[in-house]
Amino acid sequence: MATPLAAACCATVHTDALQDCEQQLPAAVVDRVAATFKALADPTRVRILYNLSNRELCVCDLAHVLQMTQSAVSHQLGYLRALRLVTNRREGNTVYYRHDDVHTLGLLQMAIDHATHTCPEASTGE
Amino acid sequence: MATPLAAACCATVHTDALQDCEQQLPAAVVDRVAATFKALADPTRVRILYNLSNRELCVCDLAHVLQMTQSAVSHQLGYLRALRLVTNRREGNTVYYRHDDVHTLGLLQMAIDHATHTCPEASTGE
DNA sequence: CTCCTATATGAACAAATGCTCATATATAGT
DNA sequence: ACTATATATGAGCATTTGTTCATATAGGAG
Repeated sequence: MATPLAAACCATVHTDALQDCEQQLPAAVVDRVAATFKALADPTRVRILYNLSNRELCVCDLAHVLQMTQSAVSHQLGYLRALRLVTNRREGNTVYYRHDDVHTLGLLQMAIDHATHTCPEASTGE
Repeated sequence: MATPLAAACCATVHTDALQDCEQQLPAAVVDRVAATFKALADPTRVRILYNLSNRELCVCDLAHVLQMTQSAVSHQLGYLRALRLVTNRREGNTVYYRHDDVHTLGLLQMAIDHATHTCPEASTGE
């Protein structure tokens, strides 16, 4: 079960365990997965995507709903846009954003559902 | 459609859009969701949880598989343990870790599946 | 053209993150 | 008791992150 082997930290390694771990994820996949979750790993971005899941919103509306600076919201929208999680549409002076990634939105709603059913306050808005 | 209103950034707000956004997520839910995703938002933690999804592993094995320092791995395991995403079991000198959160693991595998099917290299190990 | 409004963006800065290094703790063996 | 091994953890540090502030860009109205 435990065999001596040259290892990164200690002398004894479980070879059967390592055999099960021979099939590792490609680094590209790992990085992509981590980047996906990183996009959802911030309260502001969670709230932005949550609000965009209902309907299209302009930057001003989002800033008003989130009670945040236009600049802060715009920076985060730029971040989400670079990851192709949202798209924008310009109409005159205002720019409307909508979500553009069903998969990421699925992960978000999955986590929201679970957190809502686990949290003490389940359905209270705001 | 667009009505003048005291807003966070600009004078014009779409009141019908804001009505749709009246029902906001509780702050506790938002923070919990963001914290959940933050746990998965790092390549090292993704790889740790991925390897623990197959079988139980000790810190040494993980360090060997990930080619990382025992200290680095242990720090991340402590982080995951604090979030109750993994549990540990001591057997003599070695401590075995296993995953302990079906929900988070579901999110992870969902993202891995999607990333794998999207990435150029689909099934190549390592 | 000029002025105003809505959005985007660069610089700066405080806070958080992930690692390394050194050391502490825990268990086993002698 | 002492030593060795496996793991945990605090301090330090470089990098990243999320915001603010100031400013740039883009379009509409006059």
